[in-house]
Amino acid sequence: MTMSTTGGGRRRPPTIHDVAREAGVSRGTVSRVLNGGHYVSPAAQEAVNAAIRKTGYVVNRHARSLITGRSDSVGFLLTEPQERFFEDPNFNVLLRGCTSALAAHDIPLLLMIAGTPDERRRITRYITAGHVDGVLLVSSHSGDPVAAELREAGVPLVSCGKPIGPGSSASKVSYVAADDRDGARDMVRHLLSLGRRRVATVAGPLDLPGGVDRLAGYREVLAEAGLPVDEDLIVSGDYSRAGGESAAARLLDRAPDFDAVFVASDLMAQGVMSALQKAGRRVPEDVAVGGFDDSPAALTTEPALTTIRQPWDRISAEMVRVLLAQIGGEDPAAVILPTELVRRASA
Amino acid sequence: MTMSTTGGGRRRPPTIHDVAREAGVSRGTVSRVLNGGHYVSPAAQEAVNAAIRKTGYVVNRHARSLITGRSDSVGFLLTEPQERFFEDPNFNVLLRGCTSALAAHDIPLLLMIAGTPDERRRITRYITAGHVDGVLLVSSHSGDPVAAELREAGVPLVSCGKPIGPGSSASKVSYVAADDRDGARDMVRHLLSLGRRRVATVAGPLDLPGGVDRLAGYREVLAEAGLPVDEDLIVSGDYSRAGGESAAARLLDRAPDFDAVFVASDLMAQGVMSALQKAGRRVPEDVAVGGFDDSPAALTTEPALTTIRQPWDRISAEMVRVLLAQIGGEDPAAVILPTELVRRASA
DNA sequence: CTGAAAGCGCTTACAG
DNA sequence: CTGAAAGCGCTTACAG
Repeated sequence: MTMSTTGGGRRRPPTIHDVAREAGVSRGTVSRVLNGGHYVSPAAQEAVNAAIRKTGYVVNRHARSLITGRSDSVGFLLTEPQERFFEDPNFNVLLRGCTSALAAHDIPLLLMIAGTPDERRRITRYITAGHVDGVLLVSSHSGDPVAAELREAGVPLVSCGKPIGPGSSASKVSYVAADDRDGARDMVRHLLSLGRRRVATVAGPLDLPGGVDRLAGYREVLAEAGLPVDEDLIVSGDYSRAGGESAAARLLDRAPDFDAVFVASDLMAQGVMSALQKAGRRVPEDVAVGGFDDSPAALTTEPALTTIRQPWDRISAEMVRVLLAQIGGEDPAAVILPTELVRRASA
Repeated sequence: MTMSTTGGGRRRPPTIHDVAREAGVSRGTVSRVLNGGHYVSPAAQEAVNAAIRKTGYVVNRHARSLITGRSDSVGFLLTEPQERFFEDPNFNVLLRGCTSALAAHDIPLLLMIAGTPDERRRITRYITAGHVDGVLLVSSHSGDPVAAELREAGVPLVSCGKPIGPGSSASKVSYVAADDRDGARDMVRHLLSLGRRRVATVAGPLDLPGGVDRLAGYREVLAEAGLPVDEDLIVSGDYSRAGGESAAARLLDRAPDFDAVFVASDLMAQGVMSALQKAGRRVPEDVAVGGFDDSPAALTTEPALTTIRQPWDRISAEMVRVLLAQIGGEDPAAVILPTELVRRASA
C-alpha cells in the first residue's frame, strides 16, 4: 500500500529516516539496501524492504545526485537550425525509441532543442554543468560546434549517424548509424532488376554522411552493372519535400528520359513523385521511384513508396546502450546496423 | 571568461564557497545575489557578480532542489496508447513550442511517454515523487487515469484541449484549446459559400472534445443556412489517415451524391482525398474537401488542403504560461484560442 | 544589509 | 554485516 496523498494536499514524503526507524536499522543500512544490497544481512534486507513498502518511500533523487554527482538522466539533444526534424517523421520514431529504451532503465530523457546560437549556448552550459550524465545527439551538421564542445568537456556522447566533420581526429566518437551505402546499393539493384536502365538519383546534402554514402552506393551498383554514370542523372536536395520537388524539376530538365530514380529520403521522394506526376509522368510505369528511410511518409504517397527501411528501433536501442556503457566508463563505440528493402507500389 | 575544462577531463566545478571567497563575502550573500539580489548592497552585488564571472560558477541545481523542494523542470506528458501522436505532426509543433517557451524561462522540459499501463504507473510515481514541478498533459482520452491521479496528488497540470471526462466535478482543471466549434463553423460556411449543398462531415472520435465540438459547429451552420441535416452525411473516424480513408468509403456508399466534406483533421482529410480520388472523384471539382489543424500534412496532399489553422504557437505558449502561473500558486485557468481559415486548393 | 549556523535527504568511507 | 559521522552544495530564518 503506498502512502497516497489524500484530497488535494501534498504530505511531506517519507525519507530514508522514516524507513530506518520503521525497519529498526540505521539510515546507512537503508541506503545500502537501496544501492544494491551489498553487505546487508538478509534479515535487515527484508526489514528494510518491508518498511519501504509500508511507508511508500521513494528516493529523493536530488539528494542522491548531490552526493553522487550524477543526475541519472540523459539528454536528447537536437541541434537543428530549422524545424527540419519536426518535419521529418524519422525524428519521432527515434525520440520514441530512445525514450522507451531509457525508461527500461528508469532513466528520464530530457529533450533539448538547440536551434539558435543563443539556445545552443544556454544548453551547452546546461549540459556541461552536469545536469545530464550523457547526451544522445541528433544533429545533421558536420561541423557542429555543440558536439565539439561537449566532447571536449568530456561529456559522454553518442550521435545518431556517422559524424563526418574534420577535427574529430584523435577523439573517438560514439555513433550508431544504418548502413547507408549498403541500403543504397540494395535499392539501385532493385531498380535495375526492374529492367530500368536510366536510373537517376536525388542525393542528400553532400556534407552529410547519408548524402555521401547513399550516393556512393548508387555509383557502385551502376559500375558493377557495367552501366555508365551519367552526371546529368545526379542531383541533390536538402532532405525536405520541397527539395525533392525542385530536384525532380532539374532532373526532368537535364535528363528527361530517365526511367527510375533513387531518392535519398522518403520526404524528398514525396516531392519527387508530386513533381513527376505534375509533369505527366506515371509512377511507376514511366518512372520507378525508390526512397530511403521507410518513414510514415512512405505510406502517404500515391502509389505507396518502395523504400529502404532504416531500423530505427534498433538504432535508438543501440544509441541508449552505447551511451549508458560510456557513462559507466566504457570506451566509445561505433555501431552500424543493416537496412532492408521494403517493396511497395512505386518501384 | 568561463573556466572551461581543458583537454578531456572534468575539473571539479566551482561552488558557492569559491565565489564567496573570491568576492570576499559570506556564502549567504552569494546565495542572496543568486536568488534575486534582495537585501544585498550594490557593492556586494557587484563583487559577487564579478566573482561569478571569474570562476565560471553555475549553480548546482541538485543542491538547490534538495532544499527548495522544487525541481525547476517541467514534464511534457503524453498518455497515448499508440504512436498516434507520432503519426500526428501536430504533436511536433506542440512539443517544439512548449520547449522553446520553457527555454525562455531557462526551464528544461522532461519528455515523458506513458503508452502502456506499466509506463503509466512508473511515470505517475515519478511525477508525484516531485521530479517535476508541473505537467503539460497531452492526452486524448477523456477518462485518463493519469490525469486524475496527478490532479488528486495536487500536481500543477494543464492539458492541451478541453478535458471532457466526468468526475472532474469540483476540481477545476487548467486547459488550453483552440475554438473547435468556431473553427468548424468557419469551414462549413466556407464550403457553403462555394455553392455546395450536400456537405458531408467526417467527425473525430465522439469521446473527444474535438470530435464533439467540431461536429456541433457543422450542425449549427447547416441549421443556420436552413439546410436539412442528413445523418447519412455524418460519419466519424479516429483522426488517423486510415480512419479517413474508411470513413470516405462509408460516405461514398451511403450518400454518393455529396459535393463537399468537412473532415475533422488534416490526417483524416489526407485519407479522405486519397479514397475519393481512387473512386474517381475529382477534388475540388466533384467534391470540395476541408480539413482541420493546418498541420504539415495539409501541404502534402494533391491538391493542397484548405483547412482550419489551430494556433499551435499560441497554444503551447499559453500552456506554459498557465502552468508556470499555477506552479507559482495561481488558480487554474482555461484558455480558448481562435482559429483561422486557410484557403488552399482543395476547397 | 550581512554572517554564522542549521538543515535539506542522501551516500560513503570509517571503525567496529 | 552495521552504526555513527561527515559531507555533498545550497538556502533560509535568525541575530545582529
